[in-house]
Amino acid sequence: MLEKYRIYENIEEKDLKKLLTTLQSSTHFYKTDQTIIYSLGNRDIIGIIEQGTANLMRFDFDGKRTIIEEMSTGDIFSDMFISTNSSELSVIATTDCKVTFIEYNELIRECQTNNKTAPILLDNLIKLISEKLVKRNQRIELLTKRSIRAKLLHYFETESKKLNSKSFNLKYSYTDLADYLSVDRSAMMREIKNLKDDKLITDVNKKITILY
Amino acid sequence: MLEKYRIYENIEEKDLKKLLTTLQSSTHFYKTDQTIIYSLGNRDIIGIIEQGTANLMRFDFDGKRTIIEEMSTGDIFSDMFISTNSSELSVIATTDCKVTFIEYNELIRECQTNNKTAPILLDNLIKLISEKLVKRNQRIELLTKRSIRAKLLHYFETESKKLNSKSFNLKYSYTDLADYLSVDRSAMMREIKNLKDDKLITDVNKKITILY
DNA sequence: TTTTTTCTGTTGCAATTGCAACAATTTTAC
DNA sequence: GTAAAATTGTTGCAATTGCAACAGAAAAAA
Repeated sequence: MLEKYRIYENIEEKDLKKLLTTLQSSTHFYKTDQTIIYSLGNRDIIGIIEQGTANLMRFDFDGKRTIIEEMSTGDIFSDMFISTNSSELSVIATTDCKVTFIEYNELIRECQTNNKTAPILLDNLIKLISEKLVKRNQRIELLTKRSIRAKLLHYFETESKKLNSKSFNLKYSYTDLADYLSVDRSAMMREIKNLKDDKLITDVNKKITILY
Repeated sequence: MLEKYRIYENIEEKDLKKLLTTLQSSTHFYKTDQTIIYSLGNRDIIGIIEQGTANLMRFDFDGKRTIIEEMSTGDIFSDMFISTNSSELSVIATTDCKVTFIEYNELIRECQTNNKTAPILLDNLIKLISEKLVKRNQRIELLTKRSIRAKLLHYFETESKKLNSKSFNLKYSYTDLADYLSVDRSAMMREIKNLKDDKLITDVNKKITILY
């Protein structure tokens, strides 16, 4: 039943089930657009997305929203990774979701009790967090680009590299892409037109092709 | 001799020494402005700053540099947290540094061998990485501000909150601050003047005071 | 199916920003 | 202590960007 997601890599199913029980894990279901409330006052709880997709989003006081991170099956999130005092960060289901929560402190404790499975889960956990850090660095790299054009090109090149193809389908709506790049939507549309006019890209129905 | 930095929290000195030996740790010294080469081909090595300060920096192809992260005694860095294929990220000593390197894989292995100390170090490690993630989120929040004015105010407010005081000394030169905010320096200087003219801040010799 | 909502595409205009260039000052290096 | 390098402070100007405001298309809801 339980699949071998990244977070469960190298763990036997029966060991996993036993460990999840020990860690007092609980599973919850969320509908699309529902806010996943993963913190119930006590901290150091880790959410594992067993099924579905969710976004880590920030809502500014002035109503602006920004997608901080897109997550899918096998990803994790935690209030450990989220500032206590900064502006509102929420994890919001973008499709129906199944989420398992585990107690971080229990996981550490298990590592000290000669449990062979717990360190593997911890290893996977660290690798996933590290990966998040890498992604944030890349996001910062994107955001430090000084013009909309540079941001768009960087984004397109990154997507292109990821798929190892000059063509790819935009996974965002233009509205969301503008949010992601943190620029004005209309200015971004204008710049996309410029890129097309300059024959640097084509954009047919959200299928972008890099022409250089 | 070894102090109880964050990464060594809750670990007895003799246990720590034993663990560091087991983990095949090595210590190196770096002079100010020297690049700390922490990856020697093999990956999954973690650097612990025992003494001094260092910056994680990115150098763009076009010569622009950005400070990604400032680190000081007790901080950690690793190629695990740095993308393999993105642009050049380097850790550069900003004062003379003493750095201890440990093998991550050895640390995980030790957790599986009934070693009581290793899981504590791992716990501290995770907490430090999580903290980095939180900082990156805050950096992203800063960078998503749409104007130089908003970036400056956000930065000033953050520094102010950190010290719990309306006044604080800028720890950056204006040149570096512009890099950090990822804006043009002269435009930033102009905006600082505007903020002063609008009586939102005073700026006496890099001592900023928020007036609202 | 029809209505409502969201998204796309566009434009004029004003404000902001980056760029270039320079002098003055401060800091660092020799 | 002097020379060299880096930082600060400033400005005009051109380019970029955000904002506001639409109309049409597409998607979602009723």
